Amino acid sequence: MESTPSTETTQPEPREKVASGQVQSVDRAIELLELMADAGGEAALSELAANTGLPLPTIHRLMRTLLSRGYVRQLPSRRYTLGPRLIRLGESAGRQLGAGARPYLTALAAELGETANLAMIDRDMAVYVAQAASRHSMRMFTEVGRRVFTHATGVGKAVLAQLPDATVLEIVARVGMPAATPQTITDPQSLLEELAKIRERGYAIDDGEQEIGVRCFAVGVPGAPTPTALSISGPSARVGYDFAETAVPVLQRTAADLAKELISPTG
Amino acid sequence: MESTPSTETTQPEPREKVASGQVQSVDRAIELLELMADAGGEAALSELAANTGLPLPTIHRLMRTLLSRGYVRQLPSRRYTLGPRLIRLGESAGRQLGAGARPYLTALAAELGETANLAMIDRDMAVYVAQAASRHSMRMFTEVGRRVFTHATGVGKAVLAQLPDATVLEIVARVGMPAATPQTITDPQSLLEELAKIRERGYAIDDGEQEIGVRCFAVGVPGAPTPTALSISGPSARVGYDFAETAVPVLQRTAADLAKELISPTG
DNA sequence: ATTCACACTTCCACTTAGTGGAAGCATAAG
DNA sequence: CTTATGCTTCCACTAAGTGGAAGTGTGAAT
Repeated sequence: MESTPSTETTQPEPREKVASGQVQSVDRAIELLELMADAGGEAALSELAANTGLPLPTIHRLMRTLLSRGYVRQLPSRRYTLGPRLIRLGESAGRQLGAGARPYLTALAAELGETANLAMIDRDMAVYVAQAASRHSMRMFTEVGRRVFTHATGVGKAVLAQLPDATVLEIVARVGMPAATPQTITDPQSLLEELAKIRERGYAIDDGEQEIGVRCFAVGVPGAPTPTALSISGPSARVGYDFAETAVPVLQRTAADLAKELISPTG
Repeated sequence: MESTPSTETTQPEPREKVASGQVQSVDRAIELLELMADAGGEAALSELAANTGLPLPTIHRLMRTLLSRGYVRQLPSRRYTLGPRLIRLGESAGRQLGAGARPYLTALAAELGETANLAMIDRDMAVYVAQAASRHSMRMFTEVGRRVFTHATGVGKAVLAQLPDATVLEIVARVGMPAATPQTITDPQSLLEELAKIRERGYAIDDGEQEIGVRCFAVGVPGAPTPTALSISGPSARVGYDFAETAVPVLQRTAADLAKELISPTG
């Protein structure tokens, strides 16, 4: 940790250091992959160098390792793109996350007659990891794998409600709070108040905040390894506030069952 | 593998070494991710140790790094699963691979009236990276992201035809040649002969080798960064051998256009 | 056609960052 | 409560990784 000679007033350049007990080169490799994803899946070596501040040879060596494993490809122009092997990995991850959940969502959708969704937080956004459409759903309002802002969705707010306020503020500071509809909460203070209400009443409401005409009730999945939430959503016409009275207890029961499943998966 | 005691004659323990100029710890981290994917997305630390032969502390340190980046999660049981961050990465990779291709596939499907597919090799299997369904296709015979054996599909054989025979033999040695239908080629020698024919005539035929009643014509995409193939497929009733006369030139022209696109993507 | 400039790749001496044996903790089983 | 099992931390050693400098290829400009 701090082998500081101390006498030197300035700390010896902490920079953006990797937390101790971790592997620097692996962390750097991951940073490169993330950068490429941010850049739309493609980047030149020198661009990566500019964005990381790492010397070219270091990046080149890391990229060669990723290349040999199929995690990146190299175009004849020498630019790099994310490689095909990542598809499999991502699918496996998605399957893993949604695996045990699907039966619960299907049962939930069948019982309540509306679409059930499971989402978890990934750094600053919520990702849908599983879904069961209701029989009479005209169209999907979302798909597995889609990422949504936390402040503007039922699952998002239900997830945030499980986090300390400080963490919530960090998240919205990083990604902002764009309005998806006129109903979207767009300032941090209102969001914190809303989260307090959610914690009190035990469930979140999204009333056209993500998409006009779509209402959604969501609850947290307690004790999930990654903060996770379960929701039921549908057109406001069918999904009224009286619907919540039926839906919320079922949601909460299912969330509790899901929690057990997620903690010790059937395998 | 073979930890031969032998005499001093053996080379000084090359073991399964990482090719020089690469980063050991990154390679190991990737190996861990791949192992987890193989194991269905979940594994205990000790299982990983057993499968890699690496000491526990080493694995633990690598996993901690992956954990802090969201590439793995840890269950309360302390077992590890692939993490949500991989979903995004996989999607970005898939989008990247299929991005420029979709317009070409759509045009192809429109012109020929059957489903167009683009697949590339990922180590031992072919992965579908883009697809355009024909208007009157009743159902999908495949989906983007699906992995198929190379020896039993049109795209697979068209990809193999771009590789040296030695590489082809390595692949089938690793994954075998299971029969999907009675038509599937199931021995290496016949496969090599088939590939020779494909190289000569310039396109591959899959006549019910993957699924009974489905015929498919496929061509390689020359000069793609990763060996890639383009195919058109449909029910044998509609996709006859006379159809090939129309389809193959169009396929080849599209493959050439695609090659340019893949080499210098539209930013 | 030849030169220049830029970007990627290879080389190699230095040393930091990674390694792994051994000890320390939890948690689950007996 | 005791033992067993499996995860986590510690730390001295050194192999593995790093990055400055030199080399190579590619594409643009003259």
